[in-house]
Amino acid sequence: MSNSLPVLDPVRVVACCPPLSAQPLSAPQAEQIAPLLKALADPVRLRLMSLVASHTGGEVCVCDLTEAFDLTQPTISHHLKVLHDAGLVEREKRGVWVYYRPRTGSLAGLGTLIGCPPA
Amino acid sequence: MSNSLPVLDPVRVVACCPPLSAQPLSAPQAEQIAPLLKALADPVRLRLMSLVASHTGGEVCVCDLTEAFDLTQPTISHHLKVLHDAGLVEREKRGVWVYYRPRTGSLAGLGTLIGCPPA
DNA sequence: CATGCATATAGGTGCCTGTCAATATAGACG
DNA sequence: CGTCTATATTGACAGGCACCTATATGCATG
Repeated sequence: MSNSLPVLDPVRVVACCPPLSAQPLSAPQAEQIAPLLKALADPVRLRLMSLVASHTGGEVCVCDLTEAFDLTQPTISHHLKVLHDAGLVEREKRGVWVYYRPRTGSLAGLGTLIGCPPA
Repeated sequence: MSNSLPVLDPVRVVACCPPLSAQPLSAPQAEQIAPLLKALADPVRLRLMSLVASHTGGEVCVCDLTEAFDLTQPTISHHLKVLHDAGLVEREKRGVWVYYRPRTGSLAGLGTLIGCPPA
């Protein structure tokens, strides 16, 4: 059971759509985008995503992430899996440690879709 | 029971935070922002928000919204309430009809927070 | 090989949520 | 006032989700 099937590529999913306020989203588009937002729509996962995305070096070790929360290790692992299954982060195992990186452009694409301030 | 208590002002909530990838989000910040994403993290509500935000004239009548979905009227009403409680849309009743408008800047703020492509 | 450490998976539990049918509210109009 | 129309509320139910404990996996090292 590979848990790493690339369910959706958020970059591609989002790139196909103009901003929400430009024109009505089609039902199929909404069905593809909503899961990405759902993956972010949890305080813990939002902080995890922010920690991963803002970390200098472009990656974070899981061991550093678990320490940042008052939650059990399996719970953090679960949330990371949700972010990974949504295509928002990449995993790389090196030795005993696992490192997470933001998927390039996934957040930027979502930001553009939701709407950015006038250029 | 007024359902219209301004739970959170998304514009203010989001304006206080730099983009996710700029620095780690604090726990309290994440707790405030996650509900906004949650409100959008449903295919129906995402389309509703897009319909409201993209409509020429700046507002949409509920009667036009219910027709766009294969769902019962109470279900649409429920979803609109969720968007309203999150502070993403405004309501105005005129006669028998109710019109919804996007809250100015709420989507733009969220977009900036999530991350926009490099200027 | 045995032990230890880092991470993931499995399974269970209580709460949240999307949907519907039924009903309420409230404005317009004869 | 009675009726019709537009929208909201209520209550119920099925499915989903966040969290935990317990266990598995997999790498490293003595």
